[in-house]
Amino acid sequence: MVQTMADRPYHHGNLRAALLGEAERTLREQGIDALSLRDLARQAGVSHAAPRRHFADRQALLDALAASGFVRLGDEVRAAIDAAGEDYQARLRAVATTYVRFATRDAALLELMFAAKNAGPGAKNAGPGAVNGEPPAALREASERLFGTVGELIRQGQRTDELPAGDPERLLLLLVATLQGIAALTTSGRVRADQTDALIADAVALFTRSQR
Amino acid sequence: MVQTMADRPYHHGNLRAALLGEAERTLREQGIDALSLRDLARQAGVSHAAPRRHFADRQALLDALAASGFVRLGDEVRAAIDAAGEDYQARLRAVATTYVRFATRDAALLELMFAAKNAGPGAKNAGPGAVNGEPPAALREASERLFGTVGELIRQGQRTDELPAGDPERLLLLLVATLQGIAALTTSGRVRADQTDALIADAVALFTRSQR
DNA sequence: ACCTGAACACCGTTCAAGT
DNA sequence: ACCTGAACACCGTTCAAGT
Repeated sequence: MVQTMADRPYHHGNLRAALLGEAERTLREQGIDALSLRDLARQAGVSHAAPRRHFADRQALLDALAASGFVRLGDEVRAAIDAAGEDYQARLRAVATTYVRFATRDAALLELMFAAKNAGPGAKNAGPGAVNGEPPAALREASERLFGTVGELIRQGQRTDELPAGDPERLLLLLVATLQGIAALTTSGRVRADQTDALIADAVALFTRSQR
Repeated sequence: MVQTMADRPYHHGNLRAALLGEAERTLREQGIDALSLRDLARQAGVSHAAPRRHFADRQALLDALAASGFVRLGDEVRAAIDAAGEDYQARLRAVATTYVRFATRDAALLELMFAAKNAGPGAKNAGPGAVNGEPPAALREASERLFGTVGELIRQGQRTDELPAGDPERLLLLLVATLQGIAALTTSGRVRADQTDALIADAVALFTRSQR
């Protein structure tokens, strides 16, 4: 018998998905500090130990949230590119706008997505078999898909001479860094919402105009 | 009578400074999740309730850490500018390098500095007199000093035509966003340490070359 | 195969009381 | 003016046991 992983109602119905959904909502509405496994279990109507079946620990839940965040952001970015038409600057601006809008709507989630602790060295707990340094696979994959999409747009811009030549990876990192930074400044309140669009336009102009 | 806030040894000696120092070390070595008021009190040899005299709650401690982080980063940036000599690109690169180096050495602290929660709307606790939305004064001040320093460098570059003309505030935000983004990508492991310098050089080139 | 209940070792925060 | 000790209401994590 083949096992499908969706829609197999057992005690709860679909606890994993329910926990993730509720967690994303809590994250958006109340921030990461308000996110507790026990509370999530309570809202789902299960015992506080039940989530353990689906998430090894709190960090695993956070990683799953981050991964699904990358998937969603990637989808939105691809949709924005498609909707932007042929003009290259418009496409670039669409990506930037989508990115920053995501950041303002789901600030805590984006923070989670870019926290992605490498399980830093020097963990102090002397527990047995401390599994350190593992890169969560699903997260990495979802993140790379998004970077791939934007990377493709970069390469397109270089082909048509809208962007400066050079290592596309470096240009990609620089662009993502800029978007990430604008997002961080916006959500930390250092950039007002009504300044964001101007900042995005400046950034896009900087990348494209540096060509002339 | 004027009150000085430093060096007045009481029971502990100088609990506030001791707590901050230990907190900064813990933050750097073990991350924010390992930072607990009770643990700090233990290391300082006082009861778990003693910190309450100096920090209203955990967030107040974090705000103080963030403020002192801005002071230190500001000092380092000013020193780097002074040491960089006359060449404008070199000065800009010095600022960027200092910024990103700070970010890699004190990743958790920088995150704290740019978290600066605005005490988001919709707090759920029904406590009396919920003091929301207050911007921590010392933090804001220290942050603005740093921005002022970099802003001055921007204006200098515009005067000498090394940077594009236009609203210096916007250019400042864009530059800080870029640095902040490079730092975020570096500490999240998406940029390897040996790529950072190239990325900084690219960024500086983008800002200065866009002039030609 | 999935979930419960009790238990353990932690938290932050509060508050009367001490010196 | 600064700190203690007990108390309260939470956590995450573990593990035997249930269905």
